[in-house]
Amino acid sequence: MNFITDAAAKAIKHLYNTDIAAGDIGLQETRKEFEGQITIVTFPFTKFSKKSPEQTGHEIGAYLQNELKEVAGFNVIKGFLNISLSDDYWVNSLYNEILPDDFAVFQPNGKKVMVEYSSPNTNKPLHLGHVRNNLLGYSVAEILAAAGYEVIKTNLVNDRGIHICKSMLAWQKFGNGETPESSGLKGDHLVGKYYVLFDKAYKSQAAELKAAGQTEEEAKKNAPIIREAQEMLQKWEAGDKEVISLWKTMNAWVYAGFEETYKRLGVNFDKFYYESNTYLLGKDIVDEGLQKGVFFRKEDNSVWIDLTNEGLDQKLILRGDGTSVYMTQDLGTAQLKYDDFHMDKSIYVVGNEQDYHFKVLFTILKKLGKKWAGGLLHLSYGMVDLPSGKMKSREGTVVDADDLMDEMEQTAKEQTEAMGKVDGFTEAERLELYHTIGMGALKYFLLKVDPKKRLLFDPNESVDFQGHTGPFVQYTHARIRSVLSRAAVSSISKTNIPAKFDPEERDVIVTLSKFPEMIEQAAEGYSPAIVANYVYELAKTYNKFYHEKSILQAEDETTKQFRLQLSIASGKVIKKSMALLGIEVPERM
RNA sequence: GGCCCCGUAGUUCAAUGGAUAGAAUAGAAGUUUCCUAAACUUUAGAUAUGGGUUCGAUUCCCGUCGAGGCUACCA
Repeated sequence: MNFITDAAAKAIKHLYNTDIAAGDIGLQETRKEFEGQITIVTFPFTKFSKKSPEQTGHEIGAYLQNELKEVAGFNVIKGFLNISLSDDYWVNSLYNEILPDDFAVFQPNGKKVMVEYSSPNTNKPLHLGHVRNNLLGYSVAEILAAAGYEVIKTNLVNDRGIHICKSMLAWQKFGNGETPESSGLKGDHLVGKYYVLFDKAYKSQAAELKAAGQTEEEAKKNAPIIREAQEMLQKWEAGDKEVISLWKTMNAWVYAGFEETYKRLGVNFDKFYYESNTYLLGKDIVDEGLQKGVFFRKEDNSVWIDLTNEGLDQKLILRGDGTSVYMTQDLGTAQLKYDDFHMDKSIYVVGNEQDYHFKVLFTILKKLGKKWAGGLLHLSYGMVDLPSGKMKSREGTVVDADDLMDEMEQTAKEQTEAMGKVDGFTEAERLELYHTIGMGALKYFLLKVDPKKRLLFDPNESVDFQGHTGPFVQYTHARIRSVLSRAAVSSISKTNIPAKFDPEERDVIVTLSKFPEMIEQAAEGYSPAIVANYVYELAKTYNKFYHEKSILQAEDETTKQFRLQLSIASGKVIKKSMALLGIEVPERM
């Protein structure tokens, strides 16, 4: 649609002798009740046209119609210039944009982007919050790839630290040598079980000490089990053989569990980073910062940066005893990632509770003069809350990812069977279908919401399968497939397509033609929600169209051709956009 | 206290500063001779509040109220 804004800018230059950037001219879809497909709002131009909005619209419209063969006509209502594009234009966009195999895939733009997401802790299984993170990260990576970037998906695994020791210690104490094999539990769930057990034991010990007269703070510090965990962490850092061996064993259990969950979710990674390898990084950056005078040292030898000029606080970079903090490590890891890949952009998919941390991180890197720091972006998303409040792994009040996926598939099974949809299916086909539908419902449910908004999830109300949902879109696609197979057409040749479009169908085609723009827009804003909401609108339009046409004009030859054409186009858009979101589309359901 | 984010139908979500604020669910009433009713049709229902900016504000700015987050020598 750039050609319209370009021409409109020229029109304004020609008519009113005013320079205006084509990008500043807003296009929007014409509302259904008016004639035309594309609308330019002319109110802003009246400042320099010195004419009424209507007259300005007429003048620009006449210019466009005269200059552009694609513009078939226009009408003006108040400050709205509604443009009708020619049938040729729509036919061409069908051939040139939608039917080619590389539909909605942009040429490589030569830029590299890293998307870091998931970033689990190895002391507990994944929960619903991680699911949102994983789906956002994965779909953003796919959207960027479709928009022409070379994408590197990374996962920074938090595999060390006091919380890992807690699970390990509890397993040593209460585990009796339990393994995933002996217990039949998935590895990550087994380890998570001991993390919860630790917390229980810790709480009861702290309560005892408190009853014995200690303050709450003292009790929390002095509980024997937390001391033991701290000792274990020190042993780990010292490379103690026994501790390291236990750590490796339990982490291996967790990784096996994660792999299963990732696979089921349909996400993957190109590169793993482990904090056990990166937690000592960043000290050279501290030296660099001190040398450049960006950081300063306090009397107790700790290192700080003063960001009060940026509206932030003073922030600790290195402890007085020379050990790292979170920030030290992240500074080092950022440098490591850049050295490994030299990417133009790097996106961190991390919850909004860490907004402050990333603001500080990016500011520091810029102050250090890292030229790549400008490409860093925190894709911040809202927490997933339950009606009862925040999820807490320690207290076991979480919606577990594996359980959730089980439930989704179970619901898909029940509803599908109740509708008698799978009578001719083999057992394997059924299972695959339940998985596709269940996961489609879950993914769509999480992705259609603006990432930055907090998301409320009620476990007692199952995720909808009807209405504005993944299964609805999947169903639309399946129905289109069905049309195509009955018509025995797998592709469409130019001669089959009538040159004329009925206005009603044209409305649909207008929508279709916008899809590549949507991808660019989504890539720019890193928002799967844009793609998701769009494809739903499309599916709905198709359904309405299908009902009206099939009932009223089933025998009309022209209409059949339109329908077929529309089916191919919308089936393609739906399939493509679902793929971008990481949602599978079934051939039939 | 300081900083950040968010307040839209009963509920869950939409709306680059543009036309009559859209959907879906839940509610009410209908539609299976049709390429598959996971669908379709009809109906009722919302911008927290007070100012400001402008041709025009859900959107931008300021205040108030409300919810959440951050404000660790945890990660």
